[in-house]
Amino acid sequence: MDKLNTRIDQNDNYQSLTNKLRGVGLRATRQRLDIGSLLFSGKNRHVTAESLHDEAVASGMKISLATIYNALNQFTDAGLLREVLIDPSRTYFDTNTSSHHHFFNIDNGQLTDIPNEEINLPGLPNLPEGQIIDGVDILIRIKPED
Amino acid sequence: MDKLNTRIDQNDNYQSLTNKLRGVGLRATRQRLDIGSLLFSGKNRHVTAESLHDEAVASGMKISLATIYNALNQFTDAGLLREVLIDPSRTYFDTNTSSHHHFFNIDNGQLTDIPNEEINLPGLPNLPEGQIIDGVDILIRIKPED
DNA sequence: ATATTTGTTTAGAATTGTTCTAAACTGTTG
DNA sequence: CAACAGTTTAGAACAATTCTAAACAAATAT
Repeated sequence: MDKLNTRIDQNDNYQSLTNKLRGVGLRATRQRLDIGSLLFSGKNRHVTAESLHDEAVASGMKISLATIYNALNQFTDAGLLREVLIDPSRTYFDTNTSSHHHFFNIDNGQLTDIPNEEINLPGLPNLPEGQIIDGVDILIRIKPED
Repeated sequence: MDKLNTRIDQNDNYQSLTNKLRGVGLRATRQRLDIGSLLFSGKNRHVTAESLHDEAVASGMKISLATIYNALNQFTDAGLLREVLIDPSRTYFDTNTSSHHHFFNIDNGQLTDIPNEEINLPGLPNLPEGQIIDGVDILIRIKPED
């Protein structure tokens, strides 16, 4: 029963995922659907290529690390993901593509979203001549009280 | 004349650099003084290990890339430099260690400081329970108007 | 001054995250 | 269902950074 249910849910997911992928001009391959099912399953997530690969392997998906890298970059180019600057030694991807910022816990490496309305930046600085804003990243590094 | 002058200036620099290094518990080696003379010569700078190594080599200093990496990390640990999050594929160091933020021109890769008083963040978000702020990084990505 | 200790530098190897290559494979279209 | 174009993959390649351990230099004690 459980097995059947899972299969049905997965088909549902894969149906809308297929649309999502086609909508941005990507073929709905098995691998991209698998990755998509991990990433876009409701709640927002922060992943690295490696963390996602581990997860995929753990849940029995057959997919290479190179494909994960490809997919994450393609999804990002297509606007389905956003790249987040946290740690120069690893690239993080955020499923939440709306304008928002991050708490980064330097103690345990955990990354959490700051809802956009919880931060306001009323005094935007004077931009250099002839330049416009492409995006704003605010990273607040936090740690345990003592 | 020029040669002599340069030598005197350099000695002056190296004298105060020596104090600076000793002040943070580092031996004033020739390599660290050379690196320091490039970094702390008045105006604030943004460098990568590689850019600094190129510059050192270009100005005739004999110093290995590994030493540049060591020194940049030691200087950062000692609070003489600040690490800046810009591009996950390269680590940038900023000689301006005071609280401030950055413009990053995505068109040409140029990084400029935003003076602290030009940005204000009055509505700091509610921090997670038991956590305190370690630091705040604001990066404003900019590009040419059209 | 000199010897001894401890910290530093370095070449080169190693590591790590990421991208590339080219051959096999699979969606998609006609 | 044939043909094409896009995709996946293993493994090689690459780039940034760190490690290793031997040579070297600054500090300290003699």
